[in-house]
Amino acid sequence: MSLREQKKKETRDRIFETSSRLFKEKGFEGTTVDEITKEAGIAKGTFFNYFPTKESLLSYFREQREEFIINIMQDQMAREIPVREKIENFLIHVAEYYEKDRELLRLLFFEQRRLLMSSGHSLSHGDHRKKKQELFIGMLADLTIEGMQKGEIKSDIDPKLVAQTLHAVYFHSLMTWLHSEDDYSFSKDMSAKIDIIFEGIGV
Amino acid sequence: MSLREQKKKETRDRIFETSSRLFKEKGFEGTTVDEITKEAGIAKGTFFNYFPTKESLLSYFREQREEFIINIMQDQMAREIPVREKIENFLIHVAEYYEKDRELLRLLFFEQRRLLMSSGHSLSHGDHRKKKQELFIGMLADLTIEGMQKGEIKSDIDPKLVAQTLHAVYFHSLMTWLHSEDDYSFSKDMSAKIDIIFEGIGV
Amino acid sequence: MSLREQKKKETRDRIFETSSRLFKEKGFEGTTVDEITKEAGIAKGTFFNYFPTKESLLSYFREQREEFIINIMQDQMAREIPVREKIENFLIHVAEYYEKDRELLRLLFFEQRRLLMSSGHSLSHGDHRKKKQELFIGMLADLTIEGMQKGEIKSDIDPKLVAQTLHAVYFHSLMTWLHSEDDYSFSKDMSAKIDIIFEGIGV
Amino acid sequence: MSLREQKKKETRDRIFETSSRLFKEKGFEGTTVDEITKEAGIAKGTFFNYFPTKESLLSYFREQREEFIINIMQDQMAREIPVREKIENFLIHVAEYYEKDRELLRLLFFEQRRLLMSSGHSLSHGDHRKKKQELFIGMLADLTIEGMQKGEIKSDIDPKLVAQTLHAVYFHSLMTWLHSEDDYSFSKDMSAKIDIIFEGIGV
DNA sequence: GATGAATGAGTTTTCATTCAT
DNA sequence: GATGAATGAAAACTCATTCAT
Repeated sequence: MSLREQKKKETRDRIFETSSRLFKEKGFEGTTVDEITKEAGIAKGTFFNYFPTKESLLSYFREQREEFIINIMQDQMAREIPVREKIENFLIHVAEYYEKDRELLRLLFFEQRRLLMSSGHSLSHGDHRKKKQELFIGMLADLTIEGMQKGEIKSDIDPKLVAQTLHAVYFHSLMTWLHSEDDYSFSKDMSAKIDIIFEGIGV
Repeated sequence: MSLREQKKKETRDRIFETSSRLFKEKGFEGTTVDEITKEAGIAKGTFFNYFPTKESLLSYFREQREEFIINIMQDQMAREIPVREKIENFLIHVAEYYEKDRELLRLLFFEQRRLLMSSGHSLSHGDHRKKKQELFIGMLADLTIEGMQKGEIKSDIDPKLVAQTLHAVYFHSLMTWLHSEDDYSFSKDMSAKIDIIFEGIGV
Repeated sequence: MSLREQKKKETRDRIFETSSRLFKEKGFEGTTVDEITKEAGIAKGTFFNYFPTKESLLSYFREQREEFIINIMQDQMAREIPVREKIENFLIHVAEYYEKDRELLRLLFFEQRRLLMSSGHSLSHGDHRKKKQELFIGMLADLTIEGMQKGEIKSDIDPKLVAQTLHAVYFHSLMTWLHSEDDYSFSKDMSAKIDIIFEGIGV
Repeated sequence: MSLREQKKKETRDRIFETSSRLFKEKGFEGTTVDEITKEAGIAKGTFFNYFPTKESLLSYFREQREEFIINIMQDQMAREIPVREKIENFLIHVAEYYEKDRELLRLLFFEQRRLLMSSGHSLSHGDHRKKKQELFIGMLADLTIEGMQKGEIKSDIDPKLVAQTLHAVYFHSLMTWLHSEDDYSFSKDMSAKIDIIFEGIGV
């Protein structure tokens, strides 16, 4: 039924949003299923009708985030602008997306490994992370190749190495920002560093 | 005296090594004090005679690691070679040190934030991380300035930005390697990327 | 609903009664939650569904006792008999109530201070004890004033001092009885002493 | 040896005084043997050379206190003054002695029962308490009889009942003072109440 | 007689998950 | 499909006491 489906979605969303909020406030292990259900206004058992385990919430978070990022990537790739701008735009848009939710991102980033470690999922986790990072770097590599073809980037370097270096700068800015308590803009911080990659520091 | 001291050191070391091993195998939370003591062949209480809490083991790990790194830094800075080599040597030596113990490093890196989060040490933790990173980047900045003075590095860039970008590449390589299950050399991976920083990718 | 509620009450009561019994037999600290649940035929976790901590049982005991005493007080005050009888009746009824459960009373009396000391509640504890004793003495003072107005008690003494002296005798009998292992009647013991207060011992 | 004996006594005293202080500050169970020995500047094992168990310290405290009280009693009984003054003096002197060390007294009073309960000494403890209280009341009874013979106290009452009532007032004042956090004089509080006993409250 | 490292039983509390209603 | 009472494994940490040196 449409009505029934409607209600189910509502409940699922309420669980999800309540969890998000509580996880941000108190961390994953610091939040109990009991709290989640109480704040979401449902019975404890109901939680397990929607998510088989507490951990499964994290997978759900991750999926949503990745879907979002891939969309951003594809949007940028389709545009008709210089490659350097594409790259910068892409990285900056991802950064801006992250800026909206630093706490949850911290959680996902730092919690994931430990959680998956203890459940013996290490294989699928490694696979997953690698796949995700490869996707990210792969797209940067594609842009790099595009840049080489258009004469915007030196063509005597391995494009993958370039992509990795760009990712390094993005990733470093991200990590520094996640670890910091200061309230500065992650996306702006990253921009200046990308310039160095393009210009080089050697004389 | 000497005999007692001897035995004490032995016990402490046995606890430390057993912990290291078990943490690598099963993670910090996945390892119980009970297991550690059983494997170390001591009584449970004895553990707490040496380390006031289970967590205090992590501090001990960290201290040891940091001490080691600072020594490496200083050694490199004193040498009489081109700055680019100094930078590369320094980063590569740190990388080589890390290569010896990937699992434990993973643990320390990913576990730290959550642990300190829950103990309310967030301030001192932030302070600590920042101090450590600032030290690392500070030394890279010093080398950069030295390079500018010797005409080995472009002098129209902010040395701190350069240092951060170098650190980004080092850090990215480290993180990628920590996340990866593959058995490749972190130090070699990093080298090529540092070249890109020196040469730039723009035409 | 009714069935569930029923069962819940039964469980709560079973925990409470088992605790009472074990506390009387072995003291508060001498009784473990494990024992309580085992004897009550429930799982250990279930205990904490009903009482948040082991200590909270003591509060529960205390509340029940105080409620009971206040009722006794009010009953006696409303009667139309000589004040001396009211006072004696009131104290005797309280005494009789206590006689039913000497062991638990001992526990509550001697355990309380130490427990609250360690939980840092000293303020609220002092407040609580004082309030309770003031209530008790306050009612005795009211009766004394009533007796003065009716010409049954000398009116040149401070009623509060009288009330305190009466309370002293009640309290002394109670404490002596609590400390004693003999099986005598606390209420009767007290009666004779109250007479002395009324008659005086000077010639 | 005199020197050896000297040192032994010193160590015993240091343990005793350190214990006193710590017990006052943190309670009996809140103080560990480790703390005591550390503050006393001796090794942990040494403690057990002087006191067979931690609990045995309490017995030692109690013995010292009782010895002191008995001396006070006997001093007062020998004087040539009205009986009423003797009684008041005696009680007031005991009160003054207690005033010097409220915290430790609290400890001894509230801790004793529980501790002895758990060690199965209940018999000897009951015996002991009774003996002590009987001694106290017995001396008050002796003074009462003396008063009756000298025509200072009504002779148609049971002297033991009189003694108990006096003890009640003393004891009540003591208990109220022990439970209170206020800094008033226990001995003065008691005086006024003894007057009521001598005068009576009936018209 | 002093030392202090080793012992290990003992305790409270937490919480994800299950399942009868 | 919702409920929430029951479950019980799990885990860190304490501390009086012992005993080899």
